[in-house]
This record gives sequence, structure tokens and C-alpha cells, in this order.
Amino acid sequence: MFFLKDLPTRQMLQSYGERYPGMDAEAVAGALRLLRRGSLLMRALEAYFTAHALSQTRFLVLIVIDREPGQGGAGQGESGQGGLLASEIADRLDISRPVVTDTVKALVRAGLLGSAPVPGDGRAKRITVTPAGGAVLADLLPGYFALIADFMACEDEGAG
Amino acid sequence: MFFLKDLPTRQMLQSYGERYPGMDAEAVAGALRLLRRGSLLMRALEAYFTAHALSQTRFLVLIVIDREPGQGGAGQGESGQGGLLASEIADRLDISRPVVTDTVKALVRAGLLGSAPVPGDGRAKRITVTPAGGAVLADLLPGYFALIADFMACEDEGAG
DNA sequence: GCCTATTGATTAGCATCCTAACTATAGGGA
DNA sequence: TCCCTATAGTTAGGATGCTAATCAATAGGC
Repeated sequence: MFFLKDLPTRQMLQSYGERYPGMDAEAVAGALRLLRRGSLLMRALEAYFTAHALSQTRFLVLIVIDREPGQGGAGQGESGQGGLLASEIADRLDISRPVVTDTVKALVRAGLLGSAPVPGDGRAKRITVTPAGGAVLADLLPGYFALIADFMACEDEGAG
Repeated sequence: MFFLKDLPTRQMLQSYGERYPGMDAEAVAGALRLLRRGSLLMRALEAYFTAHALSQTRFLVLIVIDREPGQGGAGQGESGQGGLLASEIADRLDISRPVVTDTVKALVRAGLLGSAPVPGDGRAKRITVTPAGGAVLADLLPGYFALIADFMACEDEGAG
């Protein structure tokens, strides 16, 4: 999260540019807008998920498993017929393994994910989305898309 | 932070669009790019600050006080001659008061900020940047600007 | 058949953010 | 003066992220 509410004015950036000759004021201004706008959207999404007993991370774990090809039928992909290993989730999500462990544990407790041993490998577990988990996703997605559309419609939001 | 590495393909978004008629695939694609790119930049900045014994939040607290008009000379603004109250920092930064308390405490311990009671008000403290704090800022800013310029020069970074 | 390196997952310890509740000071009105 | 409210800051407790270290199972070399 990027916490600066009021981005520096053009004038302020220019004065930095004089003090630090290598600085590209245009790039910095763009980067700060990117950070601020992204953070505002993240805050809004996090609030949405919190209001529905989830979090951004838990939602993404659900989505990432759910969108895997072969979840309900055909069945292939790098790990077999649907579901993912914890390490595959970590690969797709850019979060650390321990966070995957904890998040999956919480979602299994909540009944939204299932966990089953992998026949050929005693170390691994295959994580799948339960029907309840699928229902939660189906419930949340319309509001998620609406929130995003709302946010993106407001071009200057967070630009100061 | 937004953790999804591989953003959904256009095709995947379209299939969601069919299942959820209200969805604006263009807006969603744009929002995910925004989140991903913003998160990558945040990760890079956080790593930079960590390598220099700071954090994004601490850096912003320093910057926000330092850029306040009247820091070194003229002296006006809503709270007098330079520095800010903790509550003013929280206002500018969109972080909660307790985080300001802890962050300022850490920076005072590190010698980068100073804290002085406000004459007229027994509750408040005025937080100022010490010379050491100013030196740290001056040290970090060139690398900070360079990192940002690098990142912004790579237009597609994080777009999958 | 063992020894070692690798891989999947977890545990432990730490940092940092939040909300809610609290203490202390300030200020305004009866 | 007394009280009620508002404001500045802190404390307490919980959630969530990270890295480093650990356990367990697999795979390869000899």
C-alpha cells in the first residue's frame, strides 16, 4: 500500500528536480499516480472482501484454483485432474509459501476449499474448490466487477 | 498488495463476461493491470527502503514532514514554524494514528526525527526532521528517483 | 542399498497494519 | 465551578505479510 494522500505538485517536483539533477519529474509524477490509484482500488477491494468475510488474498486463492482448466471435467494441466498444489498456488500468486499454508488452512476450515493427499507423492496435497467455495465466488464476483467498473469510470480518482 | 502474477487472458475475461452479464471486461482488465503494476513498483520500492534500513512508511513520514513549508525558515502553515503534529501526519498519509505513533517512535529512536511538546497544548507534540534525518533523505532520494525512472521506462512490466 | 540434494509443506519469530478502547488535555455552556 | 464533548496520542489485541529454519518424502549417484 502507498499511503501518500496528496501527491506532490508539479512545482514541488520541479524543485526536487533542481536539487537532484538526475530526476525525471514526469516519471516520478506518473509513478506516484500509479501507486496512489492502485492503493485506493486495493483499499476499496479489501473493504469489499472484508464485508463478505474474505480478503483479497483468500479471494485470489479461490479464483486461481477455480480458473484452472480441468476443474470440473476434462482434467489435465501440470498437476492432474483439477485443483492445485500449495506450491503451484504460491507460484501463481507471488505470495510466500507460509502465507499459502495459512490461507488455505483458513479456507478449508471455512469449507470453501478441500484438501486431499496426492496419490503418487506423500508430501503434496491437492487443493480444490468445494461447491460452497464456488458458490461464494459466484456470489462475490458481480459485486467485485461492479466495484471495479465504478472505480475505473472515475478517471481522476486519487490523482489529487 | 495485489498478488496475482498472471493476469487473466482476454479470452478468460470474456468467458467471465458471459457468465456475469454486467461485467465490463475492459475495465476489469485495466484495473488488474493497474493493481499488478502498482504492486510490482511497491515491491521494488519496499526492497529499496529495506536495504537502507527504512520502509516505505517511514520514508513517507520523513518526506511529508520535510516538504512542509517553513521547515527551515519562513515558518507558517497550519501548525506553526516547521514540523507536524502526529495527527497532521496521519491526515496527510492515510495511515491510522497508532501506526503514526509507532513509526514516529521508531524514527525518533533512530535519530531521524525529533519530538517536542507544543507550548500552548499539553496533548500535542511537534515532530520535526533532524539534520540526520535530512541527510538520510538526501542520501536515499537519488536512488529512489532512479528506481522509479527505471521502472516507468519499462512500459509492459507486470502486464503479463 | 545408502548418502545427499531437492522439493512440498509447515513452524517459529518478527514486522507492520488495522480497529476499538483508553488516558489526558482543551474548550464551551449552565 | 462543574460537566459534557471534542481532540491528541497511546495501548491492547488481532490479522496478515515476510524470512529463516525445520520436517518429511522423493530422486539421483555410486
